[in-house]
Amino acid sequence: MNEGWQIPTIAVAVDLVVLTVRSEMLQVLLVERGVEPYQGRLALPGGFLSSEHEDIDSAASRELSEETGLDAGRLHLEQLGAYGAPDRDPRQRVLTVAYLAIVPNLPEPIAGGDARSAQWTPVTKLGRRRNALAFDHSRILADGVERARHRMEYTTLATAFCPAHFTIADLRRVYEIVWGETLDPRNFHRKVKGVADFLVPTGEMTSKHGGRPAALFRRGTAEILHPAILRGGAN
Amino acid sequence: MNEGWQIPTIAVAVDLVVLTVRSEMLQVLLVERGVEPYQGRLALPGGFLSSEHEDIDSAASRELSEETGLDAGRLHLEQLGAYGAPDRDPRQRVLTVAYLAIVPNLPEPIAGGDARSAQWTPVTKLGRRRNALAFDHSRILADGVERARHRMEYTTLATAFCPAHFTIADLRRVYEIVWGETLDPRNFHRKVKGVADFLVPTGEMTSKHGGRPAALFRRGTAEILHPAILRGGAN
DNA sequence: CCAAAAGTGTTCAGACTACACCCATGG
DNA sequence: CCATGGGTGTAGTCTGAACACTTTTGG
Repeated sequence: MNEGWQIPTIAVAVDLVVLTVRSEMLQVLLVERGVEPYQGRLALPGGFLSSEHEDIDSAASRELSEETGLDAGRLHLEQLGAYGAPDRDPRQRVLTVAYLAIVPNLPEPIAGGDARSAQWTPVTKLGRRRNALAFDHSRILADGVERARHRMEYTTLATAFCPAHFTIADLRRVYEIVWGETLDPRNFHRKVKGVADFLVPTGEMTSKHGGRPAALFRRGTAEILHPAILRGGAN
Repeated sequence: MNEGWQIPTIAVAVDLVVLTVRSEMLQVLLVERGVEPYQGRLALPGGFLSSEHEDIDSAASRELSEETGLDAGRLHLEQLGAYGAPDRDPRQRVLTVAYLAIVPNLPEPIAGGDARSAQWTPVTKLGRRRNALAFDHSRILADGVERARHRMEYTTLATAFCPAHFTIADLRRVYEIVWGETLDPRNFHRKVKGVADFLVPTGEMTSKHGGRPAALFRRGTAEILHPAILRGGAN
């Protein structure tokens, strides 16, 4: 490190891939850009650090709260990585640190903190077009979705999509929708109940649907799934 | 994004977790710091972006070439993530993007590009002490090691530790040393030969050791292991 | 011939799949 | 009483762990 020369400094931003399951689809929270560049285009929510001293994790947590109106401390939030191509922002050099957030199905309107209108958009609607979103956000979104799909195989991440109390069928639908596969309800049921500390029965029952009432569960203390629930080849 | 205010800019660095297997141990490339802060302490190799316009991936690749003297294009190099705690560098705010590099056992001296003396150090020697390295580099190293261990389960990353031609026993020793487990040689042999496009026989044989000569292989085109080689419970 | 390492075959236990079957509700 | 979804049982198959055994070298 030749400390004698001038160290270049660049702007640092934080962007969020906020995923949820709504209307039987995997959806992502997007905002419409109000200013150039990419004015009018959809983009991931995010922003620059609010001060020279703000921690990047804190900035992500703050943005998540602002956009969803929820307490970020209770939601799943993990870093995806840094995206630092020199030309990714035409104005000036901006390095962004992307985060993946998983939230349960929210009441409906997001009611963002600032004027931007945040909206849920099905991931499949965006297709695989590389320029569906502003900047390199299509790439970041793809990385986030793949991370979520992968994590669900061997961690309890899927429960982050569910409300506090949920049925095993709810959990299975999360897997099916995020993975885009159908799973055998019977085998899935047995499998998740066999994983220690994954699900804790609340004792309550649902009565909504036309069938037999289902038992309600809440997340257990487990973080790692043993054995894993693997994609490809129905479970 | 309220673009009307002053956007804070901060210095961006790149740090490398360069791992190899030497002398039957997992070792990491470290440099001794010549200047404050942490003068005389061991740290991960790395440095600031060389210019305002250098890509972060290119910067990592450049640092790797400088430190190892090898063509980074042939080595495994992947991003670990961004580390941006505001107080991680006492001088000024520095956000670092950490990269994981896996290299085969090198001839011996590293012969770094600049004056710093790079040296291989067994990861176990550093223990789990949080302050064995300068800055937050102990944490970054731990994350890098865990990433490497995890990737070896379901990708062909282990071959990156091996020279161009290697035996199945060489590959198994990589797994054993990185994971700190012993694997059954017979089952391991059958398992890796069963994965399509993982290993390509060269037709050559070794004759070094006291036992039966082993066939030599080189990496195949596969990147993903199907089925995976899982830790915990001997294979 | 013996030690050592490579490589193959076989057995047993546990996990996954597929599907038959029963349970509990609403209409 | 039938449709719908929840939940359990079970047989066949597949995978992985353990280990006996053969092969091929060096000393």
